[in-house]
Amino acid sequence: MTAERRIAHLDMDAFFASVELLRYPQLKGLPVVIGGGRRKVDELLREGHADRPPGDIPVSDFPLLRDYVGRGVITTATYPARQFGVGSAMGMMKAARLCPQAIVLPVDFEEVRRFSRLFKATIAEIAPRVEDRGVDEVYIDFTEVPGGQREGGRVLARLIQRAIFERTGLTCSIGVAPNKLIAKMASEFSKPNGISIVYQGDVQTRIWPLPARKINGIGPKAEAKLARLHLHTIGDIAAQQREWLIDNFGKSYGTWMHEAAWGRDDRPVVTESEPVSMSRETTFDRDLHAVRDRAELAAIFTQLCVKVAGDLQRKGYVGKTIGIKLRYEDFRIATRDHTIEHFTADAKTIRRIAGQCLKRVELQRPLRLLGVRVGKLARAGADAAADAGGAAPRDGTLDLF
DNA sequence: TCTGGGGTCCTAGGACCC
DNA sequence: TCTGGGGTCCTAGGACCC
Repeated sequence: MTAERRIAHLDMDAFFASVELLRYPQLKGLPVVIGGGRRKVDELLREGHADRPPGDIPVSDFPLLRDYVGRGVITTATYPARQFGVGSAMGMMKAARLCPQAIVLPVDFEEVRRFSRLFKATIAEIAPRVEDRGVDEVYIDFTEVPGGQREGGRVLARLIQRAIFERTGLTCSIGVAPNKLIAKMASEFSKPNGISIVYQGDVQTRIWPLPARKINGIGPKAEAKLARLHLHTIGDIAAQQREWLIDNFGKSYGTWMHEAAWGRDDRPVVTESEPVSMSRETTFDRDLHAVRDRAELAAIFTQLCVKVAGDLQRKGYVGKTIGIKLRYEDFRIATRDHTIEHFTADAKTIRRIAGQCLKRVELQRPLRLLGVRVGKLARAGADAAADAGGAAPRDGTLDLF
C-alpha cells in the first residue's frame, strides 16, 4: 500500500515587491514596481531621508516610474500595478507608459535572499523534502509527510502558508497535485494567498482548457509554432497523436509534450543539486564599441572576471571551461568558450582565457552586453583551492571531493 | 518604446578513441 | 573501392525558466 504522490508547488506572491512593502508599509495598495537598477533609484529615495525610519518617508517622496530613464526591466509588480498591464520582464520604459504613476524601487538582493532563506527554512521544518526553484519558488513533496494526504494536501498547505506568514509577514500561493507539472499550474489558480488542490482526474476539466503556454516548458517559440498548427489549449495538444507531435516537434520534445498535455510527469522532487556553471554579465548604459570604448570595455571585462572568480571562491567551486558572451546592438548573441587543463577559480586565469575567447568573436559591431562564464564546475578541495590561488597542481590530479 | 541577470538543458557537428 | 558503430568530449547556439 503506497501512498499516492502529492506534490506541492509554492510560489511567493509578488515576492520582491512584497519584501519592499514590509519595509515601506505606507506603499500598501499602491502600484509599485521593482526593477531597473541602471538608474540609482535608491539614491533618489535617500535624498533627505538618510536618518529617517523607512516607514516614515512620505509616499510623495518616492520616485515614480514616469521619471525613470534607462534600460532596466521590471522584476516584480504589485497587484495594483498589474491592473495596468505592467508585469515581470517588461521593459521599464514600456511600463512607464502603461503606469507612469507607479512607484519604482530597486531590487534589494540581500533582503530578498534573507527572506528567501527564511521562508524555505520554515517550509523545511514542516515538510523536509523541498526542491529549490529560484528565490521565490519551491516544490515540496507532501507524500510522506504525516497529514500530507489530508484533503488532498490542503491541510498541510494551509499549515505551511500560515507558518510562512507568521515568520515573514509574506503570503504565498500553493498548488497541490499528483506531480510537479500539475502542481506548478495549480499554484497559479488562486493567486494571491491561495491554495488549489488538483487530482489526476481533474486534468480534463481544469488543465485542458488552459493555454498551451501554461505548461512549464512551453515558451514563446513553441507556443507560436503550436498556434501555426492551430493548437492553442493544452487540450488541443492532448487531442493529437503522439506520432504527429513527434513529427512536428522532434522525438524528445514531441514525446514530452504529449505526456505533459495528459498531465503525466514522474520527475522526483530533487532536494540537492550541484551548480553547473557560474556567470556574471552586464548590459552597458549605452552600446560600446570594441575599439572606440576599448578602455571602458576592458575595465568592465576585468571586473566581471573578478566577480565570477569571487563567486566561485566564496561558494567553494572551481571550473575548467571559461567562456564569454556578447550581445550585439541587434540583440544577437555570440558565445565562445575554452576548456583548460586544470580547474581554477583564479581571476587572472579566467581573465586570460576569457580574453582569448574574446579574440575569436566579431567585435566590429556595437556591443550591448558582455558576460563571463565558468562551467564544468567541481567542488574546490584542498588541492583545487591551492590551484584556485594561482598555483599549479602538483601532478594534475585534484582532490575534488 | 523595446527587451536584466542568473541559470539549466538540449541539439548538433566534429574530433578522437576503441 | 569502400569505408562499422558506438561513446565521450568540446564547442556554439538556442529554448526556456525564475
